[in-house]
Amino acid sequence: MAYRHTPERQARDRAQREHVLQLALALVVEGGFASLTMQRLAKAADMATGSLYRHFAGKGELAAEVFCLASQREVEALQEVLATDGSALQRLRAGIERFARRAWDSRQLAWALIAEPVDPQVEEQRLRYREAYAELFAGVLREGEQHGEFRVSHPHLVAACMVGAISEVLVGPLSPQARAQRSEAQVEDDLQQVRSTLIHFCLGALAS
Amino acid sequence: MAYRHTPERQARDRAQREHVLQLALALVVEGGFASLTMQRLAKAADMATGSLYRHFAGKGELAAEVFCLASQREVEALQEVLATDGSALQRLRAGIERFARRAWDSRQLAWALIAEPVDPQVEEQRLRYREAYAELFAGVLREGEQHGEFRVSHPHLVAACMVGAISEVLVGPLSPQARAQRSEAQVEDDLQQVRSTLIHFCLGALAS
DNA sequence: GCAAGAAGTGAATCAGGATTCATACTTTCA
DNA sequence: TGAAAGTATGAATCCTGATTCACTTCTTGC
Repeated sequence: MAYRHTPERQARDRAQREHVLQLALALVVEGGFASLTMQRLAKAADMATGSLYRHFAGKGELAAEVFCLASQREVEALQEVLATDGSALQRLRAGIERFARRAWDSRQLAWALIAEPVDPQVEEQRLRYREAYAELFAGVLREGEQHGEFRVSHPHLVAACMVGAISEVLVGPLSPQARAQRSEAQVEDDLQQVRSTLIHFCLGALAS
Repeated sequence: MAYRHTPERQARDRAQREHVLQLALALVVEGGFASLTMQRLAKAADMATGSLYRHFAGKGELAAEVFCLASQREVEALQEVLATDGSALQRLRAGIERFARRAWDSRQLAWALIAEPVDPQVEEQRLRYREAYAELFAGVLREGEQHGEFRVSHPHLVAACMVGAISEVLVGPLSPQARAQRSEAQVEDDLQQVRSTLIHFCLGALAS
């Protein structure tokens, strides 16, 4: 009879897990999933590689959690703008702009979330979250339809189109190669063009 | 004074290389890039793994070539419909339909080309080809604009949006998981919905 | 037919990370 | 304080394929 799981220890454990997760996220923000290795993470957290396994069953689970952590924020940011007052069209517009803006402002992370080659467990989360973004847009599309703002026959598919269009138009400029070639000033210009194109393209079909 | 590179030998070499490439493509068509390994390919080609290296500098180069081989076909198919007579709008419509149809008809391959996690050398080609599809659409967009059919401020970006929308709306249903869950009949229905949604979505903005 | 030079072979090796585990250290509590 | 039980360590091991290379087998041109 010795050493029970005291509340303090449990709390410390949870805190440490959280801490590790944050550090892992920092690595991904910095260099994408490619730079998230167990050794590097352990070093960053100043612990032994083996200790990581007390908190996570394996690399895949860890990476998937990091992905979710980052994506959840994006979902929430999107949710926030989509839930404001205003017509469905206005809100969609604001949503698209927010999405693009956020991606543009943390390009390495956006690229990691949208397009970096990742292992299957992470890819699975990617699909889930793309679905989640689409569902948010779909919700607003349905509302707009109910209020007679426009007609959409398959909100869910239209929403997927939106997510695809947004991602694709961002991926080119976001990719590490592309980023290496353009100046900061050009990049800001690019965003403006991308933004207005996206708005026209995604919402144009609804107007008609 | 012995063993020169006779024309016959060179021809045989080229033929063998071509043959290996086709077998590699077959593996990818069958099970995606994940199932393209040097050992498996060697076995399929009935040769030693080492011999593959006489034709290809390494796995990456080989995989990239396979990707190009498959993608080139798609580009050509798209080019073909986009080059027919008719208004730009009609041709765009036909292009989108062809793209979706082809993807639907060889789902494993389409998924491998569009969304499967692949190594960097292949990812690079992926970007190039997405660019190529976009350029084809952009060409037609410019023609339509010249003929006064519609206005587009950034044909290249709009084209990227189209490619993104098409890919995304296909990726969901194309992914191995999704495919495992739906019947053949459902799948044909899905295609119809996807197709009409894509047409509306991609061309709707142009009409206005 | 034969020697020189290619091409083919495939088991062994390498590479790069994830994962394990014997060992050492901490915490708990009677 | 000390025994019991948990936690931390990190070098060693494993894993999965790609890649190599010493050796064998063909081709060619005389």
